[in-house]
Formats: sequence, structure tokens, C-alpha cells
Amino acid sequence: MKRRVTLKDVAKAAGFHVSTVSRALDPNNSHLITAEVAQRIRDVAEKLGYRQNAAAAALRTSRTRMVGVLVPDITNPIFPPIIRGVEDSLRRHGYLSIIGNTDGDPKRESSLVSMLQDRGVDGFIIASVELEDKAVVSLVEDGIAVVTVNRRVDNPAVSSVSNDEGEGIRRVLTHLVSLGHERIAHIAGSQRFSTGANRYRSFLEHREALRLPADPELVVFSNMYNELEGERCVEELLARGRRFTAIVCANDRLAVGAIEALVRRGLKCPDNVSVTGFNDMPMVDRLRPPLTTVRIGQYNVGYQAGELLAEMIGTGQREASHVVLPVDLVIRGSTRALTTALPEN
Amino acid sequence: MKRRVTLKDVAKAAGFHVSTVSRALDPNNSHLITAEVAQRIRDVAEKLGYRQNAAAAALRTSRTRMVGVLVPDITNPIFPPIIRGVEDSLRRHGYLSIIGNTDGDPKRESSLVSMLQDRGVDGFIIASVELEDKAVVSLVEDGIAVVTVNRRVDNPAVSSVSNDEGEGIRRVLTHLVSLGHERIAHIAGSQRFSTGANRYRSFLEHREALRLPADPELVVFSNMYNELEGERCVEELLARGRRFTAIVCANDRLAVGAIEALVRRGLKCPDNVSVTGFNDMPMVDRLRPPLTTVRIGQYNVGYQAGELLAEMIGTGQREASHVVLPVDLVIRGSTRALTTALPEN
DNA sequence: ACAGGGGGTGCAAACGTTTTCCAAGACGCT
DNA sequence: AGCGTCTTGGAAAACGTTTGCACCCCCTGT
Repeated sequence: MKRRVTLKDVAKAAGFHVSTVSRALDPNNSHLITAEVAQRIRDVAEKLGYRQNAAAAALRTSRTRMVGVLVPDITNPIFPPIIRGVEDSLRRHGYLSIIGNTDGDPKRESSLVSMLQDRGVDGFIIASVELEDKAVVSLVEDGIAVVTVNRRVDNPAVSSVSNDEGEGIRRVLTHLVSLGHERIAHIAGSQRFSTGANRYRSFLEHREALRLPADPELVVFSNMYNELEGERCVEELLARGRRFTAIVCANDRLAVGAIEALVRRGLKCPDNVSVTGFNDMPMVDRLRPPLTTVRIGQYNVGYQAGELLAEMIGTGQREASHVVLPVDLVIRGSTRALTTALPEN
Repeated sequence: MKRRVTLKDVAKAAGFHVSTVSRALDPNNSHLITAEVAQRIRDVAEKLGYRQNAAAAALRTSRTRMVGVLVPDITNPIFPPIIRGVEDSLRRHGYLSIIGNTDGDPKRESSLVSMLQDRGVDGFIIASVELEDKAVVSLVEDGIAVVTVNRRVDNPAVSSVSNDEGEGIRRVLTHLVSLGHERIAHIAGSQRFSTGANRYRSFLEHREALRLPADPELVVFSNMYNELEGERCVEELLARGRRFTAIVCANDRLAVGAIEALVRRGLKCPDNVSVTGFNDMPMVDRLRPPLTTVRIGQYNVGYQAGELLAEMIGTGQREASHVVLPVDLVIRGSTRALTTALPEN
């Protein structure tokens, strides 16, 4: 384990002062140095295998070129592509991403945030955000660069990159209507999450625009985005005894659970009930039936968030911007036309 | 954005020298200080909201309390639970994990490694490893703490935490044999990966031990762990015209592709051919048919790797150890007894 | 009583950069 | 030729910690 090559070593070898070497090696300052000298220095540095000591640079500049990336749980298949997008984007700008899992717990989130602040990260990308998230808001108020991704905080001063959820829901509903469905239920996400709230709001909005029956009993709220909750919500829906021919779920995992519960109750999807999801998670195209869902550009959302953050850090600009990316409806086997031959029950 | 509180501030406020403060705040050195003084200093630090400047500490000690975690692709559902385990374990020891995706590309891997070395990480956990991985081996030779996880490098000096793959394959084979299968095919993983090589070797070994027909034409090698390769391999198997009643796949994704290709050729799983996977990925229990597979403790593998690495870093111990964790056979619907009369039909 | 010892604290020197401030020389302009 | 401006590169001061060493004081044993 040999000692690392420092600026001083390079300076000695090249016959210049360390400050000159520092300038020559920094693309932003190398113009202060005669091109020829700079080149010679770079050659020597290369030959000696010089590598900047990040800690020293960070100490001097108080910039670490690291950013914190907070997600609820990397194990949830929605997030890896987003993270991947973030990383790919940020790496191109020379930033390293440090990922933390919050488990959707505000305590854990703020503990992670302060842990990362101790490490001096230059900014945050946060996917793990509730509608009211004081930790995030206070970061922004402290002038730290923050971009929320996928979800959004209830405060326009916080930059965000998200999907056009309203459009996704609109597409789902018009698709179902075009298949003849009218009594359409909704398994909504938790209203603490911006996704849950958005999709629910859009559901109401477009249901009205499409002049569908506005029965409040057709909406049931889940507490978490998982299969079990999907099952529970279907049970509850059935218990209410209202007739419905389709269910719009706020999320794929809810939809998977919903289908499971329907089958258990002897109802077939899509024969008796059409079901839609949201997100287009991996594998949902391989289920029986393959899930009709809204595809969001997960990687792209992450990538754009990375770009936005890099720009905010680079320019010091703190004015919030809000990027909304388009979504696609993916029609598969879990939705089917409502034929009149079906019994009214 | 107020200035950060430094040791000096605390020292001034508490009326002690900064070195005393430093010692009081460091659990490893606080015993050098009168308990009462140490407590008073800690109180002051707390009140002022002192937070250590990680860059300065890293510069001084040349330890960053960060580790690099390299995986092929975080988007592959095998890895998130492993990463999660690694992170949870390392965080408990005060380390932050930096994740990098290598895409299985040795160039990218070594570029990431050196990028992380520049950042001065204290060690590496590497899941993205080929049987011969010079980058990894040279890290170890340089005295850097490295643990490979899930996969293993072809050099006993490199510590590893992995699954008992041989046992997994043995269980699969004995399960199939107990169902009456004899002509069992194998879709092997790429032999560049330790997983692929291990599972193939175990397949041969236990096939012989179980006195099954040893037809080399019943083995086909995939190039990558994905569904498309699974399909291709089944096509190839069918093209060879050998009879087989079961396929042991080196990986769940290969199995999913295999079933798809079988169906396309009019063969039903499990009715005509039983298929098994490996890994027990999320969702494979919800496929039709649900996949019989080998469950590996992904989270635990990661967690153990984290523990091992933390110990290596802490003690400076570089002697390699190899942890092998047990696996489980999960029997689901993709395997069925080979009988002419199906009772449950 | 005094030497020796040890525990507790202060001092100051690093760690490797970046960057401000200067000096000196080059060059252009009148 | 003289003056001012620009370019180039050197000196040195930080950045905030940790840590070997010196120092002081008090305690103890002979």
C-alpha cells in the first residue's frame, strides 16, 4: 500500500510550484497557465498517477461533489430505475450519489438528512417525501439544493420532477369508458403521499368530466402501497355491496392484490371486473392477466432530477422549477370491454 | 445559511482547548478526560449543535467511514435486498455506503473502483464480480478491505459471503427426482460468473450422485441472466430433439423466459414440463404457474457481508474468510409429479 | 521531603487542497 | 522611454480535525 501521490509530489517532479500545479489541473483555472506548461504538468501528473485527495479538496472548498439520494425503500421496484437515472445523470456531472432508505418514516428521514449534511453533501434528491415534509422544507429554507422526485411536497418553493399523474388517470378512465364501463371504483393511495392525493383528485375530476356516476362509496383508501392493502380494499369494496365493473388502482401493487382478492371471491379479471394499475412495474406484464397500467418514465424522472439538481448546485440558483413528464397508457389483459351479455349482477 | 459550528466554537464556549474537546467527543478517547469535564463539553456541543466536519476528519485520519458497494445493476431485483442488508449493517457501524452500477462491464467496474478510491472509501463490497476479476484481486493485494457478496472471485484470498448454491441445486434435483423426473435439462448461467459455474458444477455432480442420465445435450448455456436468454435456451433445447420432462434453470429470470417459450411451443408447465428457478425473486410467486425455486437470504447475505467488512476495517485484519449461508427450496406450482393420471385434474 | 509517576490538559504540527494576494516580467501605448 | 496593464507563477494562509508531545499538578512511596 504505497503512499498516495500529492500535488506536492507532482510539483516537485514537474519543477513548478504546487499552486501552479493545482491551477493547471483544474479545468476552470487552467486558462491562467501557459498552455504548454499546463500540458507538461498534466503529463507529469498522469505519469505519477496523481489523484486528487477528495477530503482535502472538500475541506478547502466545502464542496464534496456528493449528493444524498433518499428513497423510502430501495427494495420497492419502483425506485431502482429512478435511482439509476439519478446516478447516471449525476455521475456525468462528477457527483457521487449516496443512497439512503427512509422506510417512509419521517424520523428516519430527518436523521438521514442530518447524517448526510454532516458528510457535507452538496444537495439532495428526495423521493421519500410526504405532502407535508418539514425536514425537506427546512432544507430548502436553509438554501440547500433539493429536488424531489416522483413525489412532491406541498410547497411550491421545493423543486420537483414528477409524472403527469393527472393525464395518466385521465387515460385510464377514458380507456375504461371506451370499453363501456361506467360504474368504476377507485382504490386510492394514502392521502399522505402526493401520488395518492394527486391520483385521487384526478380520478374525481375526470370522473366528473366524463359524466360517470359519482358514488363516494366506490372509493376506498389504502394505507400503504402494497398487495395486502389491495386485497383489503377489494374486500371492503365488496362488503359495501355497490355494483362496479372496473377498479382503477392507484398503484400496481394495489392492483395485484386487488386481482388476487377478486379471484378469491370468485370474480374473474377481466371477465367480471377490469382492473388497472399505475407505474408499470417489472413483471406485471407477465402476470395472469397481464396488467393494464400507466407507464411512467422512471429512469427518465430520475435522470431529469439529477440534471436539475446539478444545475442548481452549479449555478447556485435556488429558484424552484417543476418538471412534469408525460406518461403512457399500456393496455394489456386486465381490462376488457363490458359486453351486454354479462349478467347485470 | 448560518456558518457551521466547529470544534473551536465549542472549545471557546466550554472554556477548554479544542484538543480537549476533540477528545471528549470521541468515544475512543473520552476516557482520557475527566468524566465531568467530558460531560460538560458534550452538553455544550449538543447545545451549540456541533456536528463534526467529515472532510476535515477524513483529511486528518485518512479514513472516511464510507464504503463502496458495487453491483452490476441496481435495477435487477436480486440486488436491492442485498444492498439494503449491506446498508443496514454498515450504518450500524457508522459507515455510509456508496452504490455504483457496473453493468457487468469490467471497464466500468475498474473505473468505479478508482473513482471510489479517490474518494478514499475505507473498503468495498462487491457483488459485481466475475470469476477472474483482476480489479478486485489487485484491491486485495493493495491491502484494501474487500468482501465479495453473492458471487465469488476465483481466488481464496478474497473474502466472500455467498449462498450454498450446491445445496440449492441438490434440493431442486432431489425434489424433481422425488416427483419421478429423470431426464432433466439444465439451462446454465454464463460460466464467467461464479453463480453460473457453481450451479452448473453442482448440477453435474448431483445428477451423477442421483444416477440420472448424463446426457450433455441436456445442458445449454445462457449468456446472460434474463428472460430472453431463457427463451433462446429452450428453443435450442427443443431443437436438439432430446426428450426431457423438467428443466432446472440457473436463475428465476431464465425460468420465466423458459416457461414463456414452452408455452409458445404448445408445451404446458407444469403439465408437460416442470421448471425450476433460482433466487426467489419478488413476484415469481404470483406468476402462472407460481415458480418453484430456491430462496436465498438476499438481505442476510448483504447484512453478513457488511458485518464482515466492518470487522475487517475495524481490526485491520486482512485474512480472508468465506461465509456460506443456507438456502431453502420453495415448492410452488411450476413442478409436478410425472404421472400419467393427474388426480387433481 | 523529595523523586517519580501518572492522569489530565494544552500546544502545535500536520493532513492536501484551493485561492487570495503579490512580485516580476512582458507588452502595448503614447 | 516611461507608464500602465496584463499575464504568469510563487508564497502563504486558510479549511477543521486529530494526535504526539510537553507540561503541570497532585499523589504516592520510600
